[in-house]
Formats: sequence, structure tokens, C-alpha cells
Amino acid sequence: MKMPPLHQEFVLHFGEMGSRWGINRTVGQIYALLFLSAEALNADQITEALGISRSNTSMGLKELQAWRLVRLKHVPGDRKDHFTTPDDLWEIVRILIDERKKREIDPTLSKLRALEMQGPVGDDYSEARISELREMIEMMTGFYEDMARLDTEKLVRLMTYGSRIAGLIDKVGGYLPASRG
Amino acid sequence: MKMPPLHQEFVLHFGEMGSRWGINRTVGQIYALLFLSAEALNADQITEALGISRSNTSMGLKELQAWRLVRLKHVPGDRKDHFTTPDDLWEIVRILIDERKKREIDPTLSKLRALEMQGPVGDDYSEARISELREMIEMMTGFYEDMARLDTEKLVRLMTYGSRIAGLIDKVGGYLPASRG
DNA sequence: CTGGGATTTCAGAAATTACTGAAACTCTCG
DNA sequence: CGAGAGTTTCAGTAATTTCTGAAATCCCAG
Repeated sequence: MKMPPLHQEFVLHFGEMGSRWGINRTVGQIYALLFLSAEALNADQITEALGISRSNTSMGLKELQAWRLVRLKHVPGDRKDHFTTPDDLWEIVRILIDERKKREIDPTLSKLRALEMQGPVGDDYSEARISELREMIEMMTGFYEDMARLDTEKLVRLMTYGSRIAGLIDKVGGYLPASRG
Repeated sequence: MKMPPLHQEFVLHFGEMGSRWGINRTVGQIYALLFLSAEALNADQITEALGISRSNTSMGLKELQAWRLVRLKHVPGDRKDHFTTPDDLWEIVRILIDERKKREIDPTLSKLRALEMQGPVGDDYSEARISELREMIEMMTGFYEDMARLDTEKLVRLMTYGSRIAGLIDKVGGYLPASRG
């Protein structure tokens, strides 16, 4: 693995964290490498920098593309495909949350709805628990979807605003409809 | 695995989702079982319901306790330890986010800070990319910590309010300090 | 067409992670 | 103190996941 020390440490860290993030070591490393790289890299460059097999690189890139975390970029005069990460970090965060939601939450939400559809087949407690869980997930994903709709500038303002937002709602809350349509 | 069909389906689903959530199958199943259970269960009941080994149950419960997702509950007149999940779903969500933050984000934030401390050891692009990433993570975790401080009632109000919150900030934003801290 | 570079697929090997049963330990009650 | 129920640890095994090299496929320039 030959690259500047900073890159090296960063790449190794992402590799280690990979398993906690639900991706494997090499996928984490490939992402880290591309993230720090000013220019797009081709698969052979990645293979060499990380000291892994060419096929492993190919699979890693495929997975990162499935996550929409890396993009293909054509370099004129080069037949090879080159890869980059989006420049805009906010975009990366949105993609990450969307994809995790899709993989980790949506299937469970569907399952909960399906279970409720079956009608009363359990004891009261478990039925109630399942409904409550579904409602909570719907509220949280609904909120996220609302936030994701905001443009970056507004989002930054909101986050910087922090918990004072709550006071704001207290103040004006009475004059506004209590729930979303 | 003998339990009502509703429980069974729910438990199996949590087992399957486990790997996506960064826990293993049995840990997911144990959690699901306790979640639906009106009364606290002891380790033997869990072992029998899920058809796994007693030691596996013990390890699963230990991991769930490390996540603070299950609690010990003493049942009078019974020497065995009994386990439950918190009743309040909001509390569960807070715990989940806190713990995931601790495992998935905090180590990276530390690493980024450490890398920046080393002074200028990389190219300009990668240095900038790392700072930018650290700042973004700090903003998001800061916002989360602010939100976590709110009581449930305010939080529900805020989430229900959704994206209209942004308009609210637009309206009063000028009269308030631009940043926290 | 077709020759050859570029990429992907895939079956098996390697590495990692999960699970089990047996043994060790802990705690409490008599 | 010490018997025994209850729990945890741990070493070995099973299952799963990741990685590799070879073969197959793709695709464009000539």
C-alpha cells in the first residue's frame, strides 16, 4: 500500500470501521482512497494503491456504485473507467441516509404493516407494540423526508440553530396547524 | 421455536435484519422476542422459545445489555434474572442513536481530529477534504445532541412540524444569533 | 468482423464471525 | 461453610463472508 502517510492512515481507518458500517474492509478502503483523491482513479490504480486483487477492486466498486457513493467519470483519451466520490458532502450524507433507510428500515416498515394487515392474530400487548413501533418509524422517516427536501443552505441554518428551534415552535405553535397533511 | 405466529414472524424478521443492523441473528431474535413480550423473560425461556443454546442466549443478552437495549428486572420469588426492553419507544430510539453514534461515528471523529493535529502532512486537497468532513460530522452530531436534549413532547411537535420549520427560521432568523456556542 | 485490452463473474481458498457443550465460576440459602 | 441452582467463559466447530486467480465476457479500434 503505497501512498502518502495521511492517506494511508485514513484509508486504514475506514477499512477498520467498515465492518461497523455494514461494508467490508476493502469497500471502506476504496471509498476512503477515492474520497481523498483530487482526481478520479481507475481500477488498476486502486488495486495497486491498496494491494488487493483486481477482482476484489471490481466487486468493491460495484458495491459502492450500488450505494451511489462513487461515480463513473470518463477521462478523455483513456479507455479505462475512472471513479470519484461526489464533491458535495451534503449530497454524500443524503445518499448515505437514503440508502441506509432503504436497507435497514424500509423492509421492517413493510413487514410491520403486513403483520398489522393480518388482523388480530397476537395478544393485545404485542399488537399494540407493533403498531406503536410502526407509527414511530413513520414519524421519524416522515421527518427525515421533510428535512431532505430542504436545500442545503436552509438545512445548515436549521442545524446551527439547534435546540432553540423548540422554543420557536412553542412561541408560534398555537397559530399553526398541528400536523402535516 | 414455539410461540404465536405473530411473534414468530416478527422474531424471524428481526433475525434476518440483524446482519444489516450490525448485530447477529440471535441477538436480533432475542431483542424481538423481548420487545413483544408483556412480561420479562428469563434466559431459559428465551433459549427454549428460540431453540438456541443456553450459552448463546447468555452472550446475546450480554451484548444487548452492552447496547443498553435490554434491562434486568428482578421478579420477586424467582432467583433467575429476567429481561425486558424499555417500554418507551422514544427512549429506545435515543439509546439506539447514541450507541450507534458511539460505535460508528465517534471513533472516526477522533481519528479525523488526530490527523488534522499532525499538521500539514498531505496534499492540499486531502487536507481540506478531511477538515470539511470533520466539520460536517461535528455539525450533525451537535444538532443531534441538541435534539436529544428536548423532552419527548417537544420532539414530537417538532417532527410533526416537518419542513415547515424551515420557513419559521426564515421568518425570525434575522433577529437571532446566527450560531450556537 | 476480429484482435486484444478492459472488466466482470465465479468457484474455491482464506479469513472472520457465530454457535455450542463442557467446564468454571458465582451467589445464596440452609 | 458447602450444596446446588444459575450464569458465564472458553476452546473447538460450524457457518458465513470475503478474497483471489482463472476463465468468460464485453467492447471498441482497426
